[in-house]
Amino acid sequence: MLSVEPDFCLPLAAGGRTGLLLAGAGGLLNDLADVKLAPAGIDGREYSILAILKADSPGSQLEISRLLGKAPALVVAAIDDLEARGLVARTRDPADRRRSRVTITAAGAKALDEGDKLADALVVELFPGLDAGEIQQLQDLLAKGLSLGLPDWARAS
Amino acid sequence: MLSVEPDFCLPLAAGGRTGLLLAGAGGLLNDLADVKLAPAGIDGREYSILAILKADSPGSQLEISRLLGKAPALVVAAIDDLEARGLVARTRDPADRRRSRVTITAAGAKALDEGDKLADALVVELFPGLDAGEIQQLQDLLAKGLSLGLPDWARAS
DNA sequence: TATTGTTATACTCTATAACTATA
DNA sequence: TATAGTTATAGAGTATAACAATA
Repeated sequence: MLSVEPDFCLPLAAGGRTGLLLAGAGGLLNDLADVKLAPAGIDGREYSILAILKADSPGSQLEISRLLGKAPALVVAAIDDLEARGLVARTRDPADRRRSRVTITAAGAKALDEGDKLADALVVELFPGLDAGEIQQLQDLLAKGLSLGLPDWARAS
Repeated sequence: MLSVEPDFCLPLAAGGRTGLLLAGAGGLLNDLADVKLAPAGIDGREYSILAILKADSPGSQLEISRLLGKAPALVVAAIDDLEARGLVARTRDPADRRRSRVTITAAGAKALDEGDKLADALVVELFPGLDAGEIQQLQDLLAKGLSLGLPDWARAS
């Protein structure tokens, strides 16, 4: 009898170690994201940025940088790319002309929607041993356990 | 009333997106691992390698490289370091003198034990919203869902 | 000729540090 | 003087590819 070999796997050592399991799953996800999201026309980082624009309403690019946990220079370059492709728009904040308000365009929202579908499919593919209900359980535990959103003291204005 | 601000957080955008939650949690874990494991005298990658040596009984360095998902050159350098510090030992496989059998020493096993405790503490710290039972639930879901261990066709000999 | 381990090289990614403008 | 954004540089980390030894 022919058994289907798993495409992605983690060492047995991860079995009893929550840290290795999480870091491993996250690493696999990051490695695969760029390829799997390609049909949506965005890479993993751009997907994260679009999602942040929609859900977190950041008041400046610096705030995006903090939410993303990456250096500002990186975000600037990424937003440059997204803007050139019409997925986001930059407008100066009239109240403080140093700040760039970044907003998601209709094209950007469409790319984000496609990205969401592809990302969900990737998660399903990564967890061959879980059914839909268990994946939902996993998501609920993560969302409940982690601190989401920037603390007020780190928010612009 | 003074509230304790969370040390680590993810964008709100991650809330309804399992992929972003997992990638984010894994990323935070990877970023923090080196600092948090320092008291055990090892970094994140060395912790992974020691755990693999104990649990997966790899037959060659190439097999470690596959389990780790990193290039062989990287593993060679890491094992060099670990060997110089007495945490692992290298012996040539008499049956096939091309292969290096890498084994964990007593000192290595001790470092791994300390690393396990520190890694568990880090996970608890990362999930301020979960109690011990919920963290166990999270571990069970991950372990059940992911494919663990190398497929036979990828194993040495 | 194929495989393991090793070494050396090149490249990608990221952070750091200046610099400009606004406040 | 401090902050947002931007640009330019340098360093770390990684993969790729060449090499040596064994099969």
